[in-house]
Amino acid sequence: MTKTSTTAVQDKILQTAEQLIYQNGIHAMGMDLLVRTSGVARKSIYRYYATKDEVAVQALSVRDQRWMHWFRSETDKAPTAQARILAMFSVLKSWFESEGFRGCAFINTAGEIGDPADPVRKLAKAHKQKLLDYSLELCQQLNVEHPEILAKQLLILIDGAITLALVMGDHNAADNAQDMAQLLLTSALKDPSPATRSSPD
Amino acid sequence: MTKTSTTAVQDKILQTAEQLIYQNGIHAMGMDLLVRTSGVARKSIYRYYATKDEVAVQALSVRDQRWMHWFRSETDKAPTAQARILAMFSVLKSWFESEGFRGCAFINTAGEIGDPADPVRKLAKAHKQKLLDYSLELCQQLNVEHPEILAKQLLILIDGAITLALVMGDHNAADNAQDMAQLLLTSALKDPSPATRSSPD
DNA sequence: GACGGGGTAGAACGGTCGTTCTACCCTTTG
DNA sequence: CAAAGGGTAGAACGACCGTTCTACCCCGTC
Repeated sequence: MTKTSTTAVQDKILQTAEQLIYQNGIHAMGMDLLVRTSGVARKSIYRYYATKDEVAVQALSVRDQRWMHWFRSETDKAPTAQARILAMFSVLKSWFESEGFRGCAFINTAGEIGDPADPVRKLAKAHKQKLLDYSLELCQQLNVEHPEILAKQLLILIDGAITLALVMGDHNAADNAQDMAQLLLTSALKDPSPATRSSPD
Repeated sequence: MTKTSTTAVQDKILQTAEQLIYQNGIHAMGMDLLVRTSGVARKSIYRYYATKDEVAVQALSVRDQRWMHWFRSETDKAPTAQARILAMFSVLKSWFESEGFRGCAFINTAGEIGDPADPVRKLAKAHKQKLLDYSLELCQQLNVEHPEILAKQLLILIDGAITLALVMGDHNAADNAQDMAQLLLTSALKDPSPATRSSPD
């Protein structure tokens, strides 16, 4: 959709930028470091991107698409909607345990950038919205009364687990979140009117 | 405990630094800006703190203590342990709606600083541990089988709600988290062996 | 009343930042 | 063969970074 065709040099730039940003944050990605790490000349970078912030936005955009595709394709391996909802947390756990895990790049940048109107902040919000949409997509396949509420609750569990995995280094947070998801499901599927308030937004 | 007596000038430095860090992140707090905003002379800052990082650590330490005290005292207003657990999320919601809310300063810095051995990262971990301890303290007053598991699940709900409030600007996430907490409580109090796995750590 | 400590104001250092520029190299193509 | 475009290497710019330094002020205390 937004996927514009990129040359090999652009790929190298964005790939390196993404890694640098993910490991140490946006501020830590200096142009000097990007040049040295990517092996791409300064002038080539500025040929495609007018400014450093533009590089950052594009790099994070690439990550957004790649991560979402990975997450969906992994969880979609489960047979049923209910199984997929629970599978999300198994997938998260394997992510937590993967090498170089540094939390969610978008939560991180949201913490780093104060201005909510910053392009990078908007990207972060859009990323979480995609995740919420996917969660809702799964919930709507279930016979529950308020799929939107359930979807948002699952997103809270996801982000809570990610945060604990980053800050405390607790990979098992994925299991604890999965248990809560299971409880949510049994409650919502059994009970015709569960103990969740319907907010009028 | 760790509370060392501070002069009025030190208070001014740390208070200003804390605010600058909270609003725009650690990297955005320049010494120049700190001098200009606090009204304290450069030399006075370096009299008490050897380096900028030391200022940051001290400022965040102050915030840690102040926030924890505020959170505890607010939730402790509720009469029973169960009510206090639920009250945590009402307190969170009032925080989300307060002016200048910028998420959890410690989650933010954990996202900003890559090195887990950095003093500021250790502070973030310690902060969440305090919150977990408090949660456990409340859970232990309940007649549940695995208070540690419940406590950690509550922490996931707390951090998930904070993250959604920051990234999506969704203050109602506190309500959704509270509903889940209620469900956890009724499940844990009713059921002698709930659907939570006991991890052997 | 001299002294010293804690304070302010601000210049100055070396380093790094994002950005621009010059100079050269290859490869394609008319 | 000449021209042009995409690439590399790296110097250079002004701005800002954290840090140090000088110079002066104020105010208690021997």
